[in-house]
Amino acid sequence: MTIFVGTHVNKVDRKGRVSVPADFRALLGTPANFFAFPSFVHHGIECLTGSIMDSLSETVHGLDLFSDEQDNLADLIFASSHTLGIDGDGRVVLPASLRIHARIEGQSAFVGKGKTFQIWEPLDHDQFQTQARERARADRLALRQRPQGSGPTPDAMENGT
Amino acid sequence: MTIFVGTHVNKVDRKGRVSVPADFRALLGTPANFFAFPSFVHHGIECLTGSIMDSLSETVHGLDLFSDEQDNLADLIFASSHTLGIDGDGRVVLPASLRIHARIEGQSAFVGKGKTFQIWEPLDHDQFQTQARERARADRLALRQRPQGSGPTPDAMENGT
DNA sequence: TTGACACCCATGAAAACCCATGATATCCCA
DNA sequence: TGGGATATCATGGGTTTTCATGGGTGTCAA
Repeated sequence: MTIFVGTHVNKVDRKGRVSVPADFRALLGTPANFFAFPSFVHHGIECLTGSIMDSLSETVHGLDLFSDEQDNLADLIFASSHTLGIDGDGRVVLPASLRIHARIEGQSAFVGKGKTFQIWEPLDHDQFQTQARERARADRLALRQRPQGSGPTPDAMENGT
Repeated sequence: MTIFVGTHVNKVDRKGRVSVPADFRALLGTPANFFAFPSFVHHGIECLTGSIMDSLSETVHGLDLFSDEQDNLADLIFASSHTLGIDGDGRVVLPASLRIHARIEGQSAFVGKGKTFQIWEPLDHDQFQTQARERARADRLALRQRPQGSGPTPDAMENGT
């Protein structure tokens, strides 16, 4: 497998630890860790592999050094990120700031997004997914009325199994 | 790990010492030290590794020797830089001029910026990040109205929609 | 002599590590 | 194909190590 798929709900214990789904762990290699930061647009936590984060840093540093644009972007992405290390039992500790952003308490949902994944409070994610499905349906209807219905149909949202 | 991430708030003791986050220390190698100078545009302190400082000096010396631009930049960066050495316990002493520039008193925030990092007074940085978020939101709207959103938008932000 | 600075050590809290257990899924062989 | 054996996985708890932080001591120079 090469991409993150599926939605896996796991418990968060009193130490703040959660098991990372075995499927996901297999994709993260060794040493197993990833980067996590609060989404700018919803209550999920964005999770990126090291290689994606590296290429992101290359992109950002390609901008003018000390420019406003570079400084802003770097702050939003890197300053709010956490390096989450997976322990010998396949778990990570969710830092308090991320847990608060995502309103996570007893449970968390690991949501595959292809090359990345997200962590949600399960009910929040259900709600988000329902809305996404409604939006997708509306978009499809709009697309069907065009001469060519070959637009970017949002099939990626269907993998929440 | 290869990049500086996260925001770590540490205490500044009465001797002016601060612990450099362990994550950051690991990236700085041995002997552990880095270069620090006041930002031109805000109240943060720019911190660069030796190798980044080297490449920066290459860039600056690529400009016309004795030009105003070269003279200004060299002064801003090199003349105001300090070499901060990390002691055996992982701490540095913040020079008074830097502390004054950043208005740092009891606490300081080490802010990961990818290949570099910054040191801030924690509340100042919170404010900066909030503004950065607002600017990013405005820029996103601007980008969406272009024919192709081909700017350097970090795609990680997009998949939550 | 008095700061400034580099070392050295002590300590409490938090994170990483180790082991145990029950449940589920997978495999294997009759 | 059924059912027992085995492996995988999520989860709980205890223990050790790391880390941030406070304070002390010695050294060098103004």
